[in-house]
Amino acid sequence: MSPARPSFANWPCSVARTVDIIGDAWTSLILREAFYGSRRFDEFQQQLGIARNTLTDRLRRLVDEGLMEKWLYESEPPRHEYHLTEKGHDFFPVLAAITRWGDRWLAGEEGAPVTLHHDVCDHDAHAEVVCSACGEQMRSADTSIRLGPGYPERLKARPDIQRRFAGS
Amino acid sequence: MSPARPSFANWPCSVARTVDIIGDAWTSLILREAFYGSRRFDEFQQQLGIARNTLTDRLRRLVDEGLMEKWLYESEPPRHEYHLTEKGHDFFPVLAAITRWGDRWLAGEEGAPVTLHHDVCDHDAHAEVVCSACGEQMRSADTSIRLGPGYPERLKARPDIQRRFAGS
DNA sequence: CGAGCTAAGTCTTGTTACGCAACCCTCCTC
DNA sequence: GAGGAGGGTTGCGTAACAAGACTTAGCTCG
Repeated sequence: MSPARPSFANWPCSVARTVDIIGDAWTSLILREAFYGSRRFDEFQQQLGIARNTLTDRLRRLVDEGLMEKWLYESEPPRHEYHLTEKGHDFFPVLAAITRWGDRWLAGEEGAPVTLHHDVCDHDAHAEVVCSACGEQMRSADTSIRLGPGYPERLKARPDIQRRFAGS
Repeated sequence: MSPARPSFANWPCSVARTVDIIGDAWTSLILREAFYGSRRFDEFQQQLGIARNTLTDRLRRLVDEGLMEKWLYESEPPRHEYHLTEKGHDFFPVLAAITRWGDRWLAGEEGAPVTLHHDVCDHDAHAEVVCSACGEQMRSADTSIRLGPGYPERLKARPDIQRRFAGS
């Protein structure tokens, strides 16, 4: 009937909406490659070992969603480069947070395979996720959720929703 | 021949290793639900509208990977609750970073559907990803990558790898 | 002048992962 | 003894995915 996963794009949840775009195995890795400096189709393909048709599909989606732009750098024959947009560049903190989690929980005794260097302060460092108000680390235990301005009116009355946001 | 996506679990990259676990549409949403307080199978199922067999599969994977634990809270008949482990709780910053990106780039004019409240400082706030050394925001343009202690020796000699890490 | 190479895909084919709905089992309550 | 909650499993169909061959168009080497 509808074997394809339903779209999350209109859910009242930024996690769902984001996952709707990057919620597959390859897309995050393509973005990582882009942050590493890859620009060309074959470069992505060789570095990741992704099937070419899958790469075509993912790049098209990233372009459609505005995270990347396709630049023509030569017209006869047409040759393209894929560049991150501002929206795409702004995804870096997410990958940095993922890297931090993976370094901590999935690296063996050898330690992290790759480390980050913050050029501004010239230190090897890792990403930390902090509260924008006080700068302290944001942990789940210290954080609660509240209804935002964009929450749909018609859902607010539902008892399960009420319960969910009761902690305000 | 091998239509299934290859495993990223042994790639020398924490993003790849993490995506190997959570790199599908549902897993991140299940974790979000867990942070919202869901514990039971039917609770996850109803809140997300996920197919039951898919949920079974994802919960099993999360348990196998150590992000959740299955607790027996009643033995006749057996009833279970799924609880986040420390490893699972530590994933919250990733979801907070994703939420921040989604709030900024995917919310309409109405604004974010859900806002975070940091109970420690008692402010509505959002997540910020900062450098662990200097506390400044971590942007892709200010950050470079270096070989970490866990990077496999045999790969270091490859010219494409050398080029990738040349910026140190 | 033809062979081969590069870039960026497209096409074909086959398998598998995923979603849906229906069903199952056990205990509990009315 | 009917119905409901809890926690799944089974069967079925579709669509996502991977592999690899093919395409087009120009350039280069001999």
